[in-house]
Amino acid sequence: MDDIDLKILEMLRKNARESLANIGKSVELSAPAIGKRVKQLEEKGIILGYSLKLNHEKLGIRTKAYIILKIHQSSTLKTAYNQIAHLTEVQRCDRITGDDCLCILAFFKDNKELITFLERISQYGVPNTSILLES
Amino acid sequence: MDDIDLKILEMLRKNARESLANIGKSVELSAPAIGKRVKQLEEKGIILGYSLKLNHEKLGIRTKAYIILKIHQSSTLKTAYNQIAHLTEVQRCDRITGDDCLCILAFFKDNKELITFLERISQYGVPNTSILLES
DNA sequence: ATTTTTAAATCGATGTCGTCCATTTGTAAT
DNA sequence: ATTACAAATGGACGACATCGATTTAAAAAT
Repeated sequence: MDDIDLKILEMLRKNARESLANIGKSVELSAPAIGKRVKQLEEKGIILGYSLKLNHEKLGIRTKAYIILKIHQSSTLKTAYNQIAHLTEVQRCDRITGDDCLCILAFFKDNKELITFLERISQYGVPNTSILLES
Repeated sequence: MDDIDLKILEMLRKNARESLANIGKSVELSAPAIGKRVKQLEEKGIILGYSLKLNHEKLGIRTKAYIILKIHQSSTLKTAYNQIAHLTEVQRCDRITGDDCLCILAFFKDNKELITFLERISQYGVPNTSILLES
């Protein structure tokens, strides 16, 4: 990891489909050199993958919510986490300090979907929901 | 927006550097056809860009925190939002329901950086911090 | 100080990829 | 049936990614 690697990451963060040739021009290195560096960044696990920035509203998302889930004594945090983190609506799921809590960020088409979601996760704990108004 | 577009988005979400030719094979369409569809998805603003999934820990991030910022009466939510959302440490910044609050997700190299950040945003409101333990 | 070793870059070659244009196909409307 | 329009195909061409061989450069060892 040197300054050139950082520059590569910065450029790919801005546009993950940027060509290696173009990146090469910016850092004054040949395309194969960039290719090898990127491959190494992947192998080291620094680059985990390449993804999309989407306009969720245009895909029908009308409700986004943070849900703090206070886990029941009867349930374990780990199982709750594993079950919830992979649900399609969930964008982030983090264990946080304080009481045994999960902080869940999830996107929904409508409020009905949100309610269904809340009912589903209620088996693991008590949800406290905040709707996102502006992002 | 049809099923093919959805499939394209799904494939690019998994790997934004996937070649148009490969996507074409999956949906049984030619590469130029995929190229045009992707371009349209960009022009419609559905695809906002292509980005990186990074392992932040391997880049020196040791502290991640959610910070609920209860905005002062003296400060306006809008100015606070605009100032804070663009700080380098900030990953997400959302206005949420309830009191005049911002929910900030931010990453830090160490706790010292977190403290500096909290001091900086204290001019806009009262921060309430939860550290992320597991993601 | 010289040699050896290693990592990393360049160069040239090759196959793949993305994009352009002209043409074709398919669908909906009159 | 004719027209009109949107979208896909196919071929061509320039750009791109990747491979192997070679060169360069810096660090390690003698």
